[in-house]
Amino acid sequence: MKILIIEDEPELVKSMVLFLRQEGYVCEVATKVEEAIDKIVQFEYDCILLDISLPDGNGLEVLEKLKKQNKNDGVIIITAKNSPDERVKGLNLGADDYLAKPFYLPELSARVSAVIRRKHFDGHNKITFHEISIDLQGKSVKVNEEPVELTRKEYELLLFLISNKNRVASKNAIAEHLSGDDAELLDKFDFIYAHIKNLKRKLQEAGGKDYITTVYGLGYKMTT
Amino acid sequence: MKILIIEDEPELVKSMVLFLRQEGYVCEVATKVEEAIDKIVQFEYDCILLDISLPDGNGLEVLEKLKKQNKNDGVIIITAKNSPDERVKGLNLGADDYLAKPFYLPELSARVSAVIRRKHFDGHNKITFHEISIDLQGKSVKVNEEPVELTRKEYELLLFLISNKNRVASKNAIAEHLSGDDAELLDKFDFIYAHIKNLKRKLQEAGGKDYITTVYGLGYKMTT
DNA sequence: TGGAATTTCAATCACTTCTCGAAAAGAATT
DNA sequence: AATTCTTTTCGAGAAGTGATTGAAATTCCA
Repeated sequence: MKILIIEDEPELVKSMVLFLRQEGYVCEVATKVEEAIDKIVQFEYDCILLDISLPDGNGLEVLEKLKKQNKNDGVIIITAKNSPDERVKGLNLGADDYLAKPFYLPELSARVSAVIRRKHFDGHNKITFHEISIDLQGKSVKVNEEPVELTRKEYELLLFLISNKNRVASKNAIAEHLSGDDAELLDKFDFIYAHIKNLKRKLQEAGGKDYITTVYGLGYKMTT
Repeated sequence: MKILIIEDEPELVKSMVLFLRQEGYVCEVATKVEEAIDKIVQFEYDCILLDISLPDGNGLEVLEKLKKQNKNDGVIIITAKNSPDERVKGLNLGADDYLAKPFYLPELSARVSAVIRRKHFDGHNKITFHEISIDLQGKSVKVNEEPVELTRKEYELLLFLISNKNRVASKNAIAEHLSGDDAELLDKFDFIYAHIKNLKRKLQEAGGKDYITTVYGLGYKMTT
């Protein structure tokens, strides 16, 4: 699950990333409106944490843009301005939740998880795909009821492929999704090969089938 | 043992938390329906104290949600509305007990302990997990009938892990659970390593097995 | 205050992730 | 069908991050 943090206070960002990462999320950061818009236009996030007061403008612009694009990433507005006015504005613009600074990190994490759950899974906490079932709460994967041990990256990769099932996920998209902010990685999407390989192997060992098909020259796909 | 208090009167909440904490419970608070639902979906509690009249809706929604999720946390409904009507509704929805405001704190505590007892142990006061058995009354632990001396933190940790069995408990979550309200636990979940280590060692010395598995990068888990 | 419990710290160890090169497989061109 | 070029696979190992451990420092309580 991937989160975009739009916030300019470095210390706060740092602690948020640390905490959320610990909970198993992949985090990306934008510190300016412009940067944020670039990212939301280009990519898709499971949850966006949006600070309203940013150095180069009002965070709500990002939210507007998002809605104009018909993206339905879950949005949690975060701001020190706890005036009802801002709150209403945000929620009217389609934000999913609202959190006032300063906040307690576990509180944030709980809301993130709630938003993601609501957006993606209608109250179910499990995703299934053929014999594969993913418990999003427990962050565990089973094939034919047998647990399969996946690393964090493998888990994220599987989640990404399944949520793009029947579509080809380009290596670029995968790299972008897996690598958070590590810009250097993006060019060299070599490392994906390794993860794909291992994921394929583990799933195959457990289920007998090769669930992931390579689309030559394009990327990878999981077909229903 | 962890209790979720769903109640919006700050004074009342404060006194409940104080009292129950004294009795050895770990308390968490939600003041709104939405917040409460987020919490019950995500975590598991041994007992839920549920006020019916909440600022953003009816507390019974929480109970419905709980039952829909097939969770069997013990629920005690607490409300000023002592009408038979609400009482029946709540109990029909599967609440375990009912308490009218204003109440006497020891009375509350007695009911909590009764609910927990019923829920976990059908009259007995024990939790078991493989060869481990925990006597909640005496706060003592045995492995293969042999007593194991645990410190308070170790005891709470074990309880926490067991009540989240088959799920990964992140270090964040553990830190939060063990340290109550200390907000600044960011970089400081170091101490968990120590407790985990000691708990593992003690259990292993007693039972021969390593009951606690580390999930690299995420946390710890006890698997049935 | 004294002893136990808890937390911090630093060194070491383990696992994951990334890199790289060589080899295999897939398309394209002749 | 053979050749060539591109893309993918695979394995080995380096780099980076997280986990473990023992000991020391601190805090807590009786």
